[in-house]
This record gives sequence, C-alpha cells and structure tokens, in this order.
Amino acid sequence: MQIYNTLTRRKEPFTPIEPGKVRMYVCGMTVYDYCHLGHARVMVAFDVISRYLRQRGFDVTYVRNITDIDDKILKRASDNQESITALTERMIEAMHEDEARLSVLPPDMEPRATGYIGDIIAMVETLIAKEFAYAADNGDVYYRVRKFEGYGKLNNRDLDAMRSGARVEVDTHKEDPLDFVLWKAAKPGEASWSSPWGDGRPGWHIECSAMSTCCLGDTFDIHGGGPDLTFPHHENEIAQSEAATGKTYVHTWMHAGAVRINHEKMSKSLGNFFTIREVLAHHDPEVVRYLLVASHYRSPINYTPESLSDARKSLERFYNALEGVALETPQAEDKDLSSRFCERFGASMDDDFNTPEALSVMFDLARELNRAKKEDPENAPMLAFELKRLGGILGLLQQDPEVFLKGQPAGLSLPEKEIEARIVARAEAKKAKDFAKADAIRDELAAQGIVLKDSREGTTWVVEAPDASA
RNA sequence: GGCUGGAUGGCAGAGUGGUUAUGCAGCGGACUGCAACUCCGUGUACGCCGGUUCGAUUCCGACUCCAGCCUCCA
Repeated sequence: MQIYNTLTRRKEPFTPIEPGKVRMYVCGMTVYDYCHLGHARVMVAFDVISRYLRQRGFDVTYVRNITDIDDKILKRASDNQESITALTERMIEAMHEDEARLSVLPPDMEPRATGYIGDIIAMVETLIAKEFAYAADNGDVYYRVRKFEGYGKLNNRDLDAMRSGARVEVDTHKEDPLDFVLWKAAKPGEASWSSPWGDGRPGWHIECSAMSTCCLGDTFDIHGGGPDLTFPHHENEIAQSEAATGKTYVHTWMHAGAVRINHEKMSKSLGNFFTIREVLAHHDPEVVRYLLVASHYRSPINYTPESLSDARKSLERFYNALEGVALETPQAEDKDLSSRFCERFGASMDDDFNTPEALSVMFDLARELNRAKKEDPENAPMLAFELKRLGGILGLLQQDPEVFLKGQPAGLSLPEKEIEARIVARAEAKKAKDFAKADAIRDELAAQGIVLKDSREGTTWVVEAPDASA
C-alpha cells in the first residue's frame, strides 16, 4: 500500500510504526459555526481512509479534535450574547448530526482543547525550558521559530524569503516577526485559564500538538487535515512537537483537496460556502457523499448544482443494478467472478486511496450484475452482495435500492398511495390494450417527476434526478 | 515575488512510455405495445513549444493559463 506524503511530496510505501496498528490524527473543526462542504470533504475523506484501513486489517486509532476555544468563538459568542459553552455545545451537536447524515463514522477519540489545558501548559513549559519558547512581558508566550532547525520542511519554506514577504503586524512583544503565539494572555473579562504566565488561553497550534501526543504518543503514523492547514498550522505543530519531544512527530502527512465554488476555494473568509445542512435540505446525503468520493481525495472539487445531479445519476446506476436482487450471503457459487472485482478494488484503494478508480471497478461489477440478472441468475446474489460490500467500504450503497430510487418522501409531489393507484389504473388500461390511456397516465406522472419502470414482476417507480437547481 | 499542485474526449473524472478507464450526455442496435431500466456496439481526448526515445498524453526543459499557501480559514 502506498500513500502520498505531503512532507516528501511523493507517494511512499506505507509501513505502520507498530505492525498491524495505525494511529491517525486529523485536525477537526473550530466550532463557532455550522460545517460547510469543505469540512464535509475532510470528514468524508478520512472516514473512507479509516474504513479502508480497518477492512484491510489494521487496528486503527482515529483521533479528530475539536477546537472549542479561540478568538472566533469568543467573538461569535459575544455577538450572539450566549455563553461560549452554549455556542460550542450547540455547534458540536450540529456537527455530529451532519456527520451522521453523511454516514461519517465517529472517530475513536474526539478530544476538545478545553479538556487538555493542563497538557498544553505542560508542553509550553517544556518548550520554555528547552529555550524554544519565551514568555513576553505582556503575558503571551511565543515560539522561537528560528531556533527550530527544521522549520519550513513541510512547506518547503525558506525563513529568510518568508521574512521579506511577511505581512506580519509589527508586534513589539515578539523577538522575531516569524514567532507565533503558544499562550495568549487574556484581556479583562475574557474566558481564561490560569497559568505560570498569568491568565490566558492556548494558541491554536499548540492544542493539536498536545492533544495528538496525549492520545497517540510522541510519534504516530498519519496526520491529516484540510488543504489550508499545511501552513502555518501543521508546520508549527511539527516545530512544537519535535522541539518538545526530540522525536519525529509524524510519519505521513495527508491533506485533502479544496472544495471550490466557481474555481475559488470555498471558505469562511470568502463567504462563498454552502453549509452541509443547506445542501442536505435538498439532496439525499448519499448523493453528497458520492460527490465527495467520486474525486480523488487530494484533487480539488468544483462544486456546482450540476455536480450533484450527476452524482445522483451515477448512484442510480448502482441502485438500479442492486434493485430486485436478494442479498442473503451467498454460499457455493462462482467465487472467482466476484473476487476479480474485489482484487481490482483493493489495488485501487491501496494506491493512495484512489476512490475514483475503485468506483470504476464497482461500475464494472454493476454491469456484470446486470448481465447476471438476465443470463446467470445463480450468480446475481453474490455479485450484488459484493457490490454492496465494496460500496460499504466507501460508505455508500447501504440504502434499500427502492427507497433510494424513490427519493426522499418529503420531496414527492404526490402521495405514494396516489402513485400506486395510478399505476393500478394504468395496468388495467394496458390489459385492455388501451395504450393511449396507459401512456397518458405515465405522462402525467412523468410531468410530476415520477418515472415508471415496467418489468415482468410489475411496475415500479422512481423519482428522476432533480434538475440543476439547488 | 517565494513555495505547492493542476491543465485529459460535450461534461465530470482516473490512468498509462506503444493496447478499453469509469459515469453522465450523444449515436446505432437488442429487449419493450411504446417507454423507463438493462444489454451489445460506437467517440483516433490528452494546454503550447522544444528535447530524450523506434515510439510520449505519459519522462525532461521552456512557455501560457488556473488554483492553493505565504494572514483567520477544512
């Protein structure tokens, strides 16, 4: 198996530190607002990665933190006139709902910054003792960037080049403009914790160093996050952790690609974001998940309403194949037929989690299943079972095909009973060879977005993919 | 300006030194009362210019354009 490592900028064979075990930390959300599609991308990407590693036999410990204290939270709470905890609890709950709807499994641990203040202070003290940090006279503590030799290695940054281009505010308390804050002194009335340097709160970067080390040890296998975290966040984490422990912090750095709108990064600061719940109000969550999985995790995704209807059409192909096939665990059959697909799927996923290629294998499998449904019914259940199993590794295809194809009941323009009644009426018309009437009924339903499908077993219906209007 | 990526058929999106990605859409055929679903067949795509090579979309170099990071951001 190989994984692309941001640190070396190439794919590398993946060898866990401890055989059979994978320790993975992913930078999670700052909980001051609802999650947007960019957050969804990171959640889904690492969800797929952890699912695949597990089914491949690794014992995975997946940690994803929550930043529940920071400047934006303070500001938002004050704007809303609510307490910090009221705000963060509300947003954490919303985040968990969003995740669950997207079939993102909860991480094994979900540490919160406010739960690790003691460990954070301890790490800052270590850094001061080792002279990698210093307390300024205003109560802030800063990291002495130039003291850490490897600074810039994750981003290939040259310190002196950075300095000339730096748009750093003149901060008289810093020894060097490149230094970053580890501990922020509290202004009067701000939420704070007491520390050897006075009341204050942790800087953003230090919390991840402290929490990852506490949960996973000084050195662990995989550290992931969004595309905008490589600098400065992850660079600073390396500086903090490696200076504090004297050991390699992380073996493999993984970063997801951006979600874009009109070819620009979706982000809070640009204000061009869609929240997960906005999108899910109009679309099946599995469609959103499919959209995210259909591109490689490192590639940018340009989000458009059309991309969602495309995703739905692709899923319809899978569910059409799965529809009407019994899914009991198959016994004696042509195992080679399905294991071929399984092997190809594994080979794709082994190559840096190439989900688009893995999906292409699943489409081939779906075609084989459609053939088998007609010509080789003995093997159809096995193929369907395999298709659903592979889909499960990507967190897809776990719905009842009929339920998926009918769309969300809330979105129906007619009550189900009414649809069924018209289907019966049409069947009668067909029996009487009154095809004009039968077609009229079908056309009426089609005008409501309901498409009929005749088969030997009878007539079923599906809701056609919603048009490009989200 | 520095540092990362990227540019693939109508759209989305993988991949490869010489042979089919895949999905959607299109076209032809089968099935069907007609459709839908499905099956079979079908498209000489690889930004531009050079170089290496028997052969490059794939390797190397220049160029153009796009995006990201360098400031909070997943």
